[in-house]
Amino acid sequence: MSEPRRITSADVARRAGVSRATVSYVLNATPGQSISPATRDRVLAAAAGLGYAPSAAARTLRTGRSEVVLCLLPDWPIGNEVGNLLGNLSTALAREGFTFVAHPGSRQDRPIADIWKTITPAAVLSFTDFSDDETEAMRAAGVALVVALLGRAGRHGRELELPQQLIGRRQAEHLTGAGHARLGYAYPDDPRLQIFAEPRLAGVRSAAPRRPVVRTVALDAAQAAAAVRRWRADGVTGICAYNDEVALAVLAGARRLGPVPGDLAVIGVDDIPAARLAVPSLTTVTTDQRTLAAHLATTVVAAVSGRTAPVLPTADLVRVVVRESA
Amino acid sequence: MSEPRRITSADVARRAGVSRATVSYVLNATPGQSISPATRDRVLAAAAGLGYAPSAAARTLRTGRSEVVLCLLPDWPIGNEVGNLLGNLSTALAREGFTFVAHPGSRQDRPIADIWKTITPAAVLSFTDFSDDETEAMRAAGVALVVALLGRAGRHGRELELPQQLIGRRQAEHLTGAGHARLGYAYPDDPRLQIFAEPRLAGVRSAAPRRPVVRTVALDAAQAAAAVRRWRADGVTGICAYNDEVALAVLAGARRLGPVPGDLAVIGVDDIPAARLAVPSLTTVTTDQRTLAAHLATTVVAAVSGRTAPVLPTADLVRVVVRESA
DNA sequence: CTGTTAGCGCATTCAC
DNA sequence: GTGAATGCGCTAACAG
Repeated sequence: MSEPRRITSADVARRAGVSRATVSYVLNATPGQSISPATRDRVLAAAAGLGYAPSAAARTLRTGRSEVVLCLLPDWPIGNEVGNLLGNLSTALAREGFTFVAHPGSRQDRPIADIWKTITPAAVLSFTDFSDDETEAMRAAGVALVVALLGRAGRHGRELELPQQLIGRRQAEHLTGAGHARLGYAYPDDPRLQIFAEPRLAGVRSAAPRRPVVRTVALDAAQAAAAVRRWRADGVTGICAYNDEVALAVLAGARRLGPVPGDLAVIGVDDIPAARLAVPSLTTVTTDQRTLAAHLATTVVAAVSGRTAPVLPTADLVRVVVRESA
Repeated sequence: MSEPRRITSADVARRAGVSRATVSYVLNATPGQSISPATRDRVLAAAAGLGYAPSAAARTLRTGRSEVVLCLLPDWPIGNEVGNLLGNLSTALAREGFTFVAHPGSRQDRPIADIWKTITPAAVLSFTDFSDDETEAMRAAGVALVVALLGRAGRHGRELELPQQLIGRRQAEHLTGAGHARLGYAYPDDPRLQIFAEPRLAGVRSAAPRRPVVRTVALDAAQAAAAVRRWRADGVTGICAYNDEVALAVLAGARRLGPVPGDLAVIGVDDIPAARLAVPSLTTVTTDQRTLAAHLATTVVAAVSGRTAPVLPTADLVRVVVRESA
């Protein structure tokens, strides 16, 4: 039982009766090469017949770049929506010939350099900022595109910033449209979520008639009740919650103070399954992850191939799902 | 502004005044080579001074295998718990020198061969089964370990089977211990979840005094209400739900028929944030993902290096979180 | 013992 | 259309 030797481009060349260079040109459809259709077909047939697949490692070694797009996941638990986005992104990038992989785990575990050095990706995406040194190092190592989807203002990238703002804006618009003049914002307890919370809050601010009253709400009914009590004292009647879980906490808190929905409207984000099962069922906003993912994919592909990126179509990107809570 | 050339082992060799072979031997601590401490230190110092990092691509090309462990994610939305498991797995494998990456996206998008061929992983993990051809192809291509975490009986792997069974067992034990003689099982609506649901249900069966009454429950209060009505007619008083979301649906359904918890006990799985915020708050079971991930990591490392894998410590792996619903 | 030479793994691409 | 160099690290064989 001998090791079944790998099929290389040399095998294809031999079988097609041409040189390895020709094989490479044909299979990569290299522009500026004149190869007769007959030869082309012979090579293609030989490759197909042998089941040839180029060695990714050799190609990466030679070109200095793989066809992999690496996404560094944040160290906080990713929810269903992010998972959904990654799936759509993977599909969209696959159509463009890229392989999408995600690396979970905090940056504390391991310097991120260790990770991209073992992958040699064409592009690296991250939810949070890179340091200047990191960005520089990746660029130097041949990574074509480095994008922080969210992060400090004034930086390149931040492709998720606008959609996140849109989320807050829609929440505020919905409550304002329902007659709530004084809004509150239920900020998440976990500091790691700040990077998502800030743009969402900014969106709420941009659409609220008056400055919303921000309070941190832990995922705990008793603590949430305290926040609700103070909001009521402030004259707040509508709450935009960071996400559905925080919204459920607000509702749980309100319930401790009396019947719900009562006089307090609450709107969440994500439309998790529990949202429609809650009492009252939760009004929330959802993002069209497929469109967003497609845009992200196009942006990556454009950048890697040196073209300019398109503009994100924001119409209908974020939709309100109206239920009982607001 | 010239391209900052990559630092190679030749640079290190030059700086240390030795051959490239020596550099390789020192840096890899190759056994069976005798190199004087002085030379060793010079090489190490040179490598550190230059900030040398070996080219993963070249190493992969030469050895035929990378230090990457690839996990193929299922096409159904991965929840928080799976995300958590992946994070822990990543951390655990990092300690062993492996880089963990996950590939989201359904197998329909793209043959899985495309994926592992571009990564050349040391091991491939998947939640679902591989076909025999796929397994064979990967083996032939040098993937040291191929594991389906769940799947058809009688196959190798299935490292998650036991923990999943344990989940069901604990649920049943809890309800039985509370005096419920007749149990129901709330099966998920999504057929893609079957692969998790089956071992969980098997666990429930193994611990229930009588055969549990299985009913599919969609994430919808009205449909769940119908299921609850029939369970009641069957004399069922305790429901083991596939997960917390299904459990919330059961509670929502029960609420349509009268006050809850009333006479129906419900226990979920996962302890999602919404579980403690629900009314009544949801009793559920959680898995110690850190322990599980550590075991998985050890198994992978053992297999890749040809050692034998340890046994999963099942004591305390799954814990019941007691709240109001059961 | 210490360390070197030389060839390999595989695809890409320049110069002819 | 082709020959040959190139990217980088590993390792068997071998010389002091």
